[in-house]
Amino acid sequence: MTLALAIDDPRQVCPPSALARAIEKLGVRCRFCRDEELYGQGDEVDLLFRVVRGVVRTTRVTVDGRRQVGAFYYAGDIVGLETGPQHRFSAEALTEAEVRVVRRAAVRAFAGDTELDRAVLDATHRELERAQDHMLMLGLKNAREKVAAFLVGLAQLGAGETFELAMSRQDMADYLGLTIETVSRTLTQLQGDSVVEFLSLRRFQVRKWPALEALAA
Amino acid sequence: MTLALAIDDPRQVCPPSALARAIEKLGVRCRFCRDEELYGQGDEVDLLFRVVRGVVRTTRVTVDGRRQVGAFYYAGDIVGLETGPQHRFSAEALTEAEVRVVRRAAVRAFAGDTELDRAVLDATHRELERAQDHMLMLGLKNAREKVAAFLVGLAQLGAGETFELAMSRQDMADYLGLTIETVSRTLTQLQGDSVVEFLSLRRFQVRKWPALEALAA
DNA sequence: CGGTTAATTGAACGCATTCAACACGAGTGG
DNA sequence: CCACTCGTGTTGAATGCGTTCAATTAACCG
Repeated sequence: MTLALAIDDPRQVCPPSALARAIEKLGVRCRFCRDEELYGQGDEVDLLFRVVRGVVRTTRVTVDGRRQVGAFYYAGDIVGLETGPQHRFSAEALTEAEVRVVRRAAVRAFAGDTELDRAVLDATHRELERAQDHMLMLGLKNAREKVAAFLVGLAQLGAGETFELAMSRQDMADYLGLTIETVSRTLTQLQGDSVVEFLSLRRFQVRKWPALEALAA
Repeated sequence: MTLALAIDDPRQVCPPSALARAIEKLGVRCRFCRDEELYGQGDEVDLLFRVVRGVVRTTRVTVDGRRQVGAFYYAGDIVGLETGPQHRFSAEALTEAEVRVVRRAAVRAFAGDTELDRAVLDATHRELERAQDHMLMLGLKNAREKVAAFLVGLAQLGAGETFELAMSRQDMADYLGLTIETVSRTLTQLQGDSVVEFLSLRRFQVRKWPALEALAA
């Protein structure tokens, strides 16, 4: 069963949780195309998703148009764990994506199932940890450090020599709390210092791991 | 019973949760003096706290000395809900404070108690929401907006005409992702625009609510 | 191929930081 | 009662990082 999980979770961070299994069992397979919304901010909280293939991002836009990307979700990740009656972020497919969808009510029907409750709590805890890390990044790091940390994060998701950027520069910028120009400049700068090398716009490899990780710290 | 809660929770946001009641029943009353640690970052996660009186802050410091304040906790709030085997933030009493402490194991002994599980999940969700709001603030707002939002938050905690700043300028700065000088300058600026007025260093009142809330948005 | 969007680069600006000096208040002791 | 000190907060001037606005280049797709 760890094998089955490893297939759709390249990072293998998530143990085969009861929640994942419940979604697998109760949920429906569903496909979203690029930029399609899983749910919008303000929507009633009703569904729970598990990414099977592709990437999902959560975003929040303010009245005056500023946008913050909350997180990126990859195969195996759970999306839609927000609290409250309505979503505070929206979720969109970054790439074409395949997900498992389940109604919260269906999960709730298993309330009392200690293992499942525990799994939901664990998933929520992971989400909290994610938000806290993001918070630290936004509060403490400068542009170089933000971008470096982001690349390290991407590299940890992937395997092999080269790594993929599933998201646009704009998504990166909105995630990091920078402008697209600053992201771009920082990337060329890192490349100029031979810390990383871009093989194409969306694919890179790391030339100097120690330097990159020192920056990301 | 709502009355009993209202007494030690000025905001009255928390319903009388099963978790709060469990801590009340199982926990020991405990006093901390100013700047004393409830727990340190890296400490084993073992205890759960509920603030009875005073204010608690969580902080994280990086190897190179940068500090981020995670949140401020007031009467009625639960502290120590982090996941993982060890704390990623430390918690200190901001003022002299009184808290209820309970071992996590004691709470866990009630696993299966659906109501309690639910309450822990709710509290964790609130914590997540807090972190997400903080994230948005750090990523999207400029100095004026950050400070304004912070003052609005403080005002919502209090009642009456004047509100108290329990924390130092440094704490504010580290919470907002600014320097102490910028916080100070912004406060004088807001005062110059007659948006707020400081009666003393740690006490203020709002002169123009619409202006303040427009900034905080 | 053009046509369109995404990304990079350049130059000028501005906000927040940095470093330094000064003000204020509380506590202490002459 | 005043002088002194120490911690905390405010103010000033200069710097710099990231933004803004504009122009250019590169990638993508019919």
